[in-house]
Amino acid sequence: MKPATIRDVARHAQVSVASVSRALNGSDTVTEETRKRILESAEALQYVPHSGARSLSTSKTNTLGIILPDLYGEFFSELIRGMDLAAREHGYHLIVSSSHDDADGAATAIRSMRGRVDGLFVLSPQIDSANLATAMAGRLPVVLMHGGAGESTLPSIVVDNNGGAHAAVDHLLATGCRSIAHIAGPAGNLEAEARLAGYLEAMAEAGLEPHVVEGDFNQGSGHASARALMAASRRFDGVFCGNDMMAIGALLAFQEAGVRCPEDVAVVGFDDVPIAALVRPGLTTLRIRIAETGRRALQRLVGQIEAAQAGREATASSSACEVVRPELVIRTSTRAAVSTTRAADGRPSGVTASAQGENQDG
Amino acid sequence: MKPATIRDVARHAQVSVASVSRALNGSDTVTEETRKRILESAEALQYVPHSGARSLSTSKTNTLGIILPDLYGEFFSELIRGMDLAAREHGYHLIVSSSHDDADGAATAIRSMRGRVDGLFVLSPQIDSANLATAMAGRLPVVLMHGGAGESTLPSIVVDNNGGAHAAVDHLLATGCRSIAHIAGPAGNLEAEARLAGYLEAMAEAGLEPHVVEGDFNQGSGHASARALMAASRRFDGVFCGNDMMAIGALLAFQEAGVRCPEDVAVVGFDDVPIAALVRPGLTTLRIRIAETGRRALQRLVGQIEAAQAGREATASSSACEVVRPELVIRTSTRAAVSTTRAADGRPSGVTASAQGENQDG
DNA sequence: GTGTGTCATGTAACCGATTACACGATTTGA
DNA sequence: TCAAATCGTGTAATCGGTTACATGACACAC
Repeated sequence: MKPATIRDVARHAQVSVASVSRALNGSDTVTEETRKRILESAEALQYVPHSGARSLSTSKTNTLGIILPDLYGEFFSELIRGMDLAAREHGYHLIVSSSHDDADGAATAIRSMRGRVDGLFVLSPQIDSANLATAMAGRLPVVLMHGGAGESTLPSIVVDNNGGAHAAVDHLLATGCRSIAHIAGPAGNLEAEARLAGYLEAMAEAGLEPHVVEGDFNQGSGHASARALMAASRRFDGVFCGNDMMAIGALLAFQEAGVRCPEDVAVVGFDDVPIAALVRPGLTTLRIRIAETGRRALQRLVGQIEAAQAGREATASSSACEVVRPELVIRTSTRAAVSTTRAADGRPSGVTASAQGENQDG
Repeated sequence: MKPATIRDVARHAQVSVASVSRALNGSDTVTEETRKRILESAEALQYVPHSGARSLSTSKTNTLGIILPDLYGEFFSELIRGMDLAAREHGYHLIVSSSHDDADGAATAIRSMRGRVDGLFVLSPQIDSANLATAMAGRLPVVLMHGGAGESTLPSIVVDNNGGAHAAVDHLLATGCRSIAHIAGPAGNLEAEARLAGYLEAMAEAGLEPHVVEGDFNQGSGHASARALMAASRRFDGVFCGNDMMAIGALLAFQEAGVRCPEDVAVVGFDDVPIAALVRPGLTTLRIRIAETGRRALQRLVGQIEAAQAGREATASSSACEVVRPELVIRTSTRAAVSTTRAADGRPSGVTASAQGENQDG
């Protein structure tokens, strides 16, 4: 039995298709009485509007696409959560396409979404803007959400990786560290590179010699890099890691080697993944409010779409790059700030002291 | 500038719309030469077929929907990953709708997807089948993926929570535990209830007295429940937790209380979330191959859709319930099997010994 | 040369919604 | 009392594809 169409409903309610359409959508002008009859008929026939037909005549799909890279389990499910909640409020659906580990794959995914979405989120830390522009040539509204997107002229939301790295180094300095090493993320990953750059700048500002070993954002490489640091002749009393997973690997390596944290070496991560609060010592890190960021990104994109509909050109604000500032979460993998600064200037703004026993959804 | 339509392409290539359609889709019968000309025109005009129009005439959307509950960050991103990869192979897109914490919300989400998807995955540990059937009354192909779905007549893929719980208890018994407690998940959650039931059965089979405290699947409740266990007069030498997060909370509580694991108390979790391999001691748990399960679910749904298209009725196999068996992963939160069994019968099938330093994507 | 079969291509109906416009009924104002 | 405005409803064009069927070209056989 084929699904009911708007004509079936019209016949059943003894009205025209126009009235049915009006009754079901915005209530242009339909008598309360006929509307009631139509709704009853629709209910009786279990009528569901055909979204394809609708999008054909309105040239709107009420659907947004998300292009995701391959990595980062927790990060993305949280992001999608935030986006989806906001999307529902605005009457949009979300199409995801995940696991694009290279620019080509992402470009293909973008193409395959053209024609079925009203707008697109692109999270692809590797894709270069030129490539993207090519894939996009259809004037689909887009919001970029990958590191370094600020350089592009497209609207974007980015994490202030550089500033976060600064904050990490500053915190280590404030707690008395003087020889701070950095376990960097993979070369070519824009997020990793921004964090590295922030580290180098902060060290330079402090007049300290930087000390970098490379990792790949995985826990195993954090472990290996920490061992490499210990094996080297150079002393260090603090480590800033490119992300939390590497920091956790480093914590384990120190623990195995009998190096105490934070007494001998203080450790700072980046991202505040749920595990960070659960390991011992609790990992001091930079928190990104992921779901909220997703929500903001969605509102941004919807704003663009509506502007485009209204025929307006992109306004200055809509093409701007919005920055999400990570927030330092102090746990026990770093010491308390040394006494000289503690009394005088208090905590820098945006800093959260986090208890050991905090809960995380399972 | 409006996007090009098939008629624009036809005009540009000096052929009819039918030829364009044929050239772009299955190659019914078009001269190699005209096909080439058409493809060039399409390229030149940056033609993208309007998916709405296509789905209107073919009554296919090439899109599948996923209804997700609110919980379980890592679990779902991994599941979607597996599904998405398989979906791309089959030429489908994925629409997600997350964060449905009650049956009503899920039913609403299902309704809002009708008409825009060819099939649906429903993961909603709380939704009851009657409610679902109501929401579904449109004969949309569905695959259920929540605990207890086996009771329904709809096709489903479920985790063998009961069997997994059995395996956990058996493992604890094999390693010498005799007083095994269970920290249960929230009442009303079908997964939690199946795990509890499996625990109770296994204990009864072993002739042991069960000992249950309730948790809510979060890490904090595992911590609290472990403290409650220690405060009670009753002795215990093993704990099977309803999921990994609660197990990790329990591990911390024991550690804080000076109770050694696994020497004093052995702990087993469920799910094998990435953290499980990273905490110390490494958590023995039941692994679910999430991405692979997602892939299988997708193939299942696509099979159903194709069968429905071909006019066939649901075959016996298509409405069956497929079971995913969790796999015991032994880490250091439990002892090695006691010597009497160790030499003789080796490891039970499906058991994986996991090294401490294993990597996880960050 | 005519009939027939094959094959590439074109014509036009259709999918199911939205919506501009038309229409008739009723109300309103002079 | 009649013109104009208002309002609910209907008619039909339209969106952009797909595809059944028609058409016309050409090859081959008789």
